[in-house]
Amino acid sequence: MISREIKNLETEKMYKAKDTNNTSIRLADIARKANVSRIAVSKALLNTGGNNVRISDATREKILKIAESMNYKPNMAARMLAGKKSNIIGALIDSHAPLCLYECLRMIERKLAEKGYRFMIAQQHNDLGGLMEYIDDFSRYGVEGIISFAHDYPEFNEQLAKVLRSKPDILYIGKPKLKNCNYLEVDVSAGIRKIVDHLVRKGRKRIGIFLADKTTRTMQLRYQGYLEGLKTNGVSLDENLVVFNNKFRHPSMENASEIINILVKQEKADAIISMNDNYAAMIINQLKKSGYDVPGDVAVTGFDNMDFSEFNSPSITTINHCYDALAEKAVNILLEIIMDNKITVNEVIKPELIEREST
Amino acid sequence: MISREIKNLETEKMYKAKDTNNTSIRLADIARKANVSRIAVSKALLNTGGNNVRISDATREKILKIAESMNYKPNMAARMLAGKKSNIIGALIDSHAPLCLYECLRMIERKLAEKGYRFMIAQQHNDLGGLMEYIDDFSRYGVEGIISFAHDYPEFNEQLAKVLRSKPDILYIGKPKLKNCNYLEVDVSAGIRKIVDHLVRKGRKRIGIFLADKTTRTMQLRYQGYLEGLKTNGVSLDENLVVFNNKFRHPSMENASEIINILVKQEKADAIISMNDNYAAMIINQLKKSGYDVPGDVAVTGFDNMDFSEFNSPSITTINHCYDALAEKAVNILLEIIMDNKITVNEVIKPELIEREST
DNA sequence: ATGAAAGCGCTAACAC
DNA sequence: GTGTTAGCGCTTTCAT
Repeated sequence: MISREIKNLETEKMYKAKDTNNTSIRLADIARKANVSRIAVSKALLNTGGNNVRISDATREKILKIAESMNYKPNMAARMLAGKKSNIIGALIDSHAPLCLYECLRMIERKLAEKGYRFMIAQQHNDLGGLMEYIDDFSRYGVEGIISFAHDYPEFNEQLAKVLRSKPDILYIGKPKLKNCNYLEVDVSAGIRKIVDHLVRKGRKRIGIFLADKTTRTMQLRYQGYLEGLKTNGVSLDENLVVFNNKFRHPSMENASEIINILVKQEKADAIISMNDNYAAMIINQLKKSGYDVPGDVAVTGFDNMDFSEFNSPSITTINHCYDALAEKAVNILLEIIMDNKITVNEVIKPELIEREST
Repeated sequence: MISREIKNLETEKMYKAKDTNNTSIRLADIARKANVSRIAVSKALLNTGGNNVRISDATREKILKIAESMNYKPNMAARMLAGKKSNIIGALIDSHAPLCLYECLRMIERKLAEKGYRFMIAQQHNDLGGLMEYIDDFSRYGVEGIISFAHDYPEFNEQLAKVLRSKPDILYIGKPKLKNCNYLEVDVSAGIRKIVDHLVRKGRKRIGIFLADKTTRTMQLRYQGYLEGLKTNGVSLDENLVVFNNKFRHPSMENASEIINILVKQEKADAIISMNDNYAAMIINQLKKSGYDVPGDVAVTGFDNMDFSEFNSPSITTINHCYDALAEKAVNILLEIIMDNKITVNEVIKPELIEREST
């Protein structure tokens, strides 16, 4: 009796809703048109409803056809609210990151799309509060997992632990200052070692390097790779060939000149290891303007393998990040973590040396 | 009587739910803890509930404090389901687009974030079906508006109209083959005119141009700008100085050589208008290798103002897209459209010439 | 100023 | 096989 009343009420309201709400087709609309229950439609379209809900092939056919004709689009908010997955993955990016990082993001989006996920991005710069807010925000939207590219700041230490315990799961790209988390890292150190090996092989005796600071991990890894590279090649460290300066973080012609002054003019370096391809190109051009031959007098290496590095003159010897491999692994690992959140994954990708004319 | 029963049932279930569902704090949890109704909480936190819902300052204070302490994060799915905005904006990008486009996307994300919106991206390439599927998908997720960068294909003609009538609203970047839609466009034509003006001013007599095809809009605009530029400068068109070839779509050294062979060696061009900075850099370097002086023998211009264009040697005269202006306008316009969907906006951004050494 | 009740669109458990 | 019912977390209208 009660149920009957409620049902009538419901039906009435449904019709009313249909009239006012001119936007989208609902499951119930299809059910009504197909003259079946909503569960049947749900089952036919999305195979939900548990195992004891079955429908005949004929019914399924009919429902599918009608849904198609009505251009039915399930409402994700409703599905999520009813406990289903959102199929959204989020990315946190440093808004000052070099553009080449977006090459990686683009690939990540592609991989995710293949697996039926949507991709949400958020950017910030050196702001732990902001980072945590974004993570909260992602969680509000039901984001299932996060790929972070925005945590390599000296200031981000164990406070990050607060972030760690949060849902959704996070895969950090580049090891964060944090115990017991999932991360995937490009072995920057190995990249620099390969460069040192290569330069030594080419007969360079005074290999210089410049770095922005000792506090961010990517810089530390470069320095470490440099030291290890020298060591395995039996070259002793000359500290004058290592220049640290925070302002080098942002490439500029002035910086390039300063680096040349110190390393080449003053310290007589015959090779310069640049922290990225932009710097390499600038240094090469400044050297040429100052009458040096590259690689005759000074060899120069880059890092990132940007588009232009291939057609610079001379073309630039550099390290390829293997972003496609990174993207593929990142997506696979993150999805694994989401499925079975007990696992902890720490993986490393070896980048490769690309030999070109600048060495 | 009935309502009483239902209420008891509800309360019981709520507690049960709280025990099983260990994930997130709900509005009701705060209400219970603060010993107020859910509406009061809703009002305090989000100022919802209409005008006839009021709470005392003391109550508000108390609620806010408790929400804070419990780290309450409203569930967007529930809010959306209850009819609120999603605050999500989507972008459609061509997965083969040059990386510099992501510079623009990054800015768009920043602007959107400032206004409290989240950003979802989807990529595809030359696939109208795919494009429409993404739009449907965005709509499933409650995306409020879409910025499209992925519609400039010769194949995408009036079929796009099907897309037009869809919700969410779409702002096209670059005029689509579609009547009566919202678009924002960089005036590529004006950019090329500025280049022609500049080259003529520099005394160039035989200005060559190469283009990929006559069917995509960006190419048509370039060609149009070239013709207009010649006309206003009183230079008559020599069709041999215009080279169309579909394969030029993807920059390569071979293409650069071919272009030099045709335009410089064969047609004796003293200036080459490249379709982007990548090509310009390649052509400059190939010219130098073949013994030409740039800009002495041949001037070369680019388009896009990439990072490296400034420190190439010679640095590259190019056109700056003004992506920041584009991003700002795109966001403002889209949000306007969302608010009042009756408006139709067609705006154009004038790019600027950047004079450097290559001319 | 607060409470009660219904509903957003969908899923799931259970009864028939 | 199909129908019934309750509930996800939130908002809103109406009543008090």
